[in-house]
Amino acid sequence: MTPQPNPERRSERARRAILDAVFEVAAAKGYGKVTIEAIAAAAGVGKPTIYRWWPSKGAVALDAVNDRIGDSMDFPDTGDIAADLTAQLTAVATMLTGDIGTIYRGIIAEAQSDPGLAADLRATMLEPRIQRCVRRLDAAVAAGQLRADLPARTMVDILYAPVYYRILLGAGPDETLRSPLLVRTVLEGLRPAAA
Amino acid sequence: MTPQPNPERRSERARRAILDAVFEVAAAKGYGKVTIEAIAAAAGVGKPTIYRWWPSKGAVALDAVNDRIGDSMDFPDTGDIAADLTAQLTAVATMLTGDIGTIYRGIIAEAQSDPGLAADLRATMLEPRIQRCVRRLDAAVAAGQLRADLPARTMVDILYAPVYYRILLGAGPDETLRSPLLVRTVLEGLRPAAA
Amino acid sequence: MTPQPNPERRSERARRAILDAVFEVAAAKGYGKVTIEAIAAAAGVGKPTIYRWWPSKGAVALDAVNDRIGDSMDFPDTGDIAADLTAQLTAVATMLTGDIGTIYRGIIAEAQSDPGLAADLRATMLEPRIQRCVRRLDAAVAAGQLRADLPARTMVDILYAPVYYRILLGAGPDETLRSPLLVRTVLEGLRPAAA
Amino acid sequence: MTPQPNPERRSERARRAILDAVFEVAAAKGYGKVTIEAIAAAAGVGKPTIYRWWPSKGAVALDAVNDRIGDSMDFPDTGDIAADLTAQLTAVATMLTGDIGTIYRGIIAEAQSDPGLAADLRATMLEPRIQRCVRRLDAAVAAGQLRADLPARTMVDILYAPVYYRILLGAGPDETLRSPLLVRTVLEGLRPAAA
DNA sequence: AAGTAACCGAGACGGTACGTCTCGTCTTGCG
DNA sequence: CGCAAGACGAGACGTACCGTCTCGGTTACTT
Repeated sequence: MTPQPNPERRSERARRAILDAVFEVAAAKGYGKVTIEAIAAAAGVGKPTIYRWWPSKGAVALDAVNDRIGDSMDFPDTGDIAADLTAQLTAVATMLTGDIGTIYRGIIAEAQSDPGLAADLRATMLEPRIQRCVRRLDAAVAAGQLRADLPARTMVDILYAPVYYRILLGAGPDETLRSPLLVRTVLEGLRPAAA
Repeated sequence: MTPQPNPERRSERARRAILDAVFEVAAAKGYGKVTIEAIAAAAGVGKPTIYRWWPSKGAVALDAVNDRIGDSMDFPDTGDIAADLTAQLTAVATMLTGDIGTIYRGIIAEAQSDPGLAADLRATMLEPRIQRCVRRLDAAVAAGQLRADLPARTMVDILYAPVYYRILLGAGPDETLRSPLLVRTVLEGLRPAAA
Repeated sequence: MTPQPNPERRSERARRAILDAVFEVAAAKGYGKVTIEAIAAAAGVGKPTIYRWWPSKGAVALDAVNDRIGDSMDFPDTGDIAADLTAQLTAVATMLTGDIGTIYRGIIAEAQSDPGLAADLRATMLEPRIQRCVRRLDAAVAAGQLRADLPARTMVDILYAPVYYRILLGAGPDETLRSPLLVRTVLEGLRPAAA
Repeated sequence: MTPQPNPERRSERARRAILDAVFEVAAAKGYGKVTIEAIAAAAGVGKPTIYRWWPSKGAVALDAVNDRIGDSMDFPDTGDIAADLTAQLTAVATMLTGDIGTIYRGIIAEAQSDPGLAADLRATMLEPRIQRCVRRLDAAVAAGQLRADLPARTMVDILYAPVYYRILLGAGPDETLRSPLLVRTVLEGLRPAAA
């Protein structure tokens, strides 16, 4: 994140091996066993190589998750805001229920006592996706599908919050399937006043 | 939580000192420095005394928070569901911004990789409060203030999720002050169809 | 050497296992592979247990050697100073050629850059044996077998120095067998002026 | 020592800088801080350049010491063997008490667990000086100043051993000043039988 | 009232992972 | 191709806590 060493000389091989090892170890032993030592061992890499480029385990995991997700979570725009949101939120909920979710929850947990990681989490993971959602919502507002008297960011919060709430505090995956109902309900509060 | 030793012989003095020490250490050094050793040292207690009565640091912290909150977070019922919810959610958000919140976030973090703690968290912290909220919402439904075609628990989720979302992922405390707006907006989606 | 923790609660089992492990590892892999980690692993002991009672690897090794030697290197007194010195020096040279010697040389090497260890080495290993030798030489001086105008400590230096010289810088064990000749020669310079 | 690369293309500038850097680092931080990395940094040289031409830190240090000493420690021959030996041994003891001695002791220490370095040490440092001393002693024997029934090498051992003994195991530099007394005493044992 | 059981404080123990240090090798331009 | 520079795989360092395990000592029931 804040590399003092020369990034041009960085070994791509090592970087890949480290990011992949995060998933390998998490899948094999659970996120609780994801330690810097375990990552280094699984990646066939020395510990200093990890510490050279990342400040903490959470930062590595965050990069690993970002790398794995890539641009795959792009926002759909079919013109139907309800359908698009349902699709997107379902996709997010599904992702957070699998391997990625296990690691992602660990990152959020670690960020509770690591302000730097929390900032990185918001900057690299949340903010870009929030921005894309904001753009989609703005389009919907312009199309008269959503009320205009509410900041788009607030709408995003209301929409995404239940997904995180259930991932972090919920009992099990079955509940996350109610996303469509949630979206529909929340949208009722977001529809234009005239509707 | 599952004490083999005889609870009748338990030292109340030690229990109090331990629960208080959680806050003392968290306030002095941050939750990251709250370790069993630090708690024992601050409480003037041996480590086995802690392990005798609690299975993990998170369990101690959870008891400490529950002990500190007590019944102070009871749900108001003025007849005006919007006012009651706003009051309650603001109270929760305020609490989660102070010392208690620091520890509470740590407990949630720890629960991500400790299913037992997660269960305790839900059973002793969330569920009772959800139940009280559900009762209040049921009354509001009966009074025709809220739509009846949605399970009360789902409404609770939608209402509380943004608070947790901001506490766990938000940028800062200022944002949490928007709770009233959130409640109003969400309630729009929860009003009776006829309204 | 300077134990902060309470020595009364010390585990004799662990102490024994650690001292024995030094020899075990040194015999199996050579003194170069004697690390704190290797000692801990071979002794079935945690690293902190070693660091709790010893300040460095060399200090552990010194204790191990002292423990192994015990009082076995006592000085003989048959009345014949030449025979006694030859016997003693041969015994020392023999000991320093075996397992103990391997470790002992390592300790001396480590002491070159660790003044504390050097002091311990002199205080626990060299000085007591020098004192015993001094006492024997004083008796020989009193018996008129050695010149009286030379401090006994200087005689000790002259007698022992070649043994260490060969152990630390010599080519091989065969040379150390010349001790009797050395003693005889050196003694020529130590005989009473009248002789 | 065993250079695979072409010695003709070797950079004399780098060689000089490396040998000087050994003393520079040792003087500034002590021999304990003399690492290959520190030498390379102080010399403004890449680590591989050192590894290309020397097998270990000790080998570099040995070359540095040999380079520094040069031929300055030549053996005097005034005809008076006692005076010559005293002069020479005092010179050696003095040298081993200064900067060179610090490094030299480190080399001896390292040689305890590095047979190759030990061999180099003997071949390049000890043996030539022993040979010169042997020649001087042989001359003294021929002149009837020393007994003839003892190999000159053994005499060398007896004479030099105390110096090394004190450097490597002694308490402090003050003791090394007694060299003249030592030499005189030892010589008593080396004088011709007829004397 | 004495005996005894169990909790208490204290802290040493066998471990795991930490983050750092140095090693000796490998890789990459520059001259 | 030797060089300066420095990233790399490896692994030991000394530290922090973990959770377990003795230890006396001090209550607080039992008989």
